[in-house]
Amino acid sequence: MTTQSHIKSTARSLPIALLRARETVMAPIRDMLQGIQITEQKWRILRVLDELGEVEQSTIAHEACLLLPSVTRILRTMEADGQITRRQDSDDKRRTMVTITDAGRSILKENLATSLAISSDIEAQMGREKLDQLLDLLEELQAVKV
Amino acid sequence: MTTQSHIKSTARSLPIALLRARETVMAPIRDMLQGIQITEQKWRILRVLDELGEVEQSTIAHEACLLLPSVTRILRTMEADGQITRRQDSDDKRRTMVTITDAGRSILKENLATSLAISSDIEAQMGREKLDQLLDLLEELQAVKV
DNA sequence: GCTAGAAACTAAACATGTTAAGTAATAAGG
DNA sequence: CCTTATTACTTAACATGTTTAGTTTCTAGC
Repeated sequence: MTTQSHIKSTARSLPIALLRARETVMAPIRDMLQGIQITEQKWRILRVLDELGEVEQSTIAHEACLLLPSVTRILRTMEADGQITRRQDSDDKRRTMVTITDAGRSILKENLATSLAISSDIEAQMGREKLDQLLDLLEELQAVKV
Repeated sequence: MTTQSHIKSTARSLPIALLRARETVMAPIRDMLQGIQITEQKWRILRVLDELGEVEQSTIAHEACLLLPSVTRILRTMEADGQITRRQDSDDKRRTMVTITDAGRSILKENLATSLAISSDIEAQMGREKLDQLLDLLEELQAVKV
């Protein structure tokens, strides 16, 4: 007898289901990003910066779902590539404030159509109602304290 | 005007919602695994091997949602640590067949109770019905072709 | 004001993710 | 048969994930 008869099978395992679902959703987005030499993480950072304006790195980490050490590293190359700028906050010198540049915004703008098309495609296949239901459930799951 | 007024905000973005939900679910599992010096990926591989018996590496990659190069690397250390064994298939010499060892099974067995407790906790907070609904929707999303 | 603690970030080490390229074995076509 | 394509896997290079430890700056309590 295998141990698995006691553990929930991977087929209905929540962590793996979430991972697989994400792979499905990300596949076309990765295709899009690969064409413009940018990673999924950088894409998320650009979107957060465009959405929130100038923010500190911790906020980026939280909003883009990254760890601070990753943010430090990624921003270093993004700054070198001219997609963002950084400056020390004068009130609290521990803080580094980050802003998106025009070059960064261009990347968003140039891929806006493709990005929307991918979302629409998924929505068309799943249905708006089910998609909203899924987002609600995911939000609820995030709120679970473990 | 920011670009974001055109793109769906990250707050209701499916990729990020999936990522955040996964972080929530994995947090306690990572805590459990850190105590026994094993990674999340190795845990998934052990579970797949326990569930399916002797399989080839491609199957592990597919079932555990990993890429083949990652599997190659991870199995190398798992073999060195005595958690799995590998042998070349005699019929098709391209294939490498992988088996879980007793030591590998022990890891599963020793963490079975904790693993179940975590699942139960999430189920208790979300409710069985909603959890099933979520798993159904995730399965449906995986089936979407993009 | 001083000091202990916390917060924001950085650095480093190791594991994994991801892509591209390469090898060996098999399958498919002609 | 023989060539070509495909499959299963490996290697390498670079990016990110993850943990631990360290630095600087701020905050709270005394």
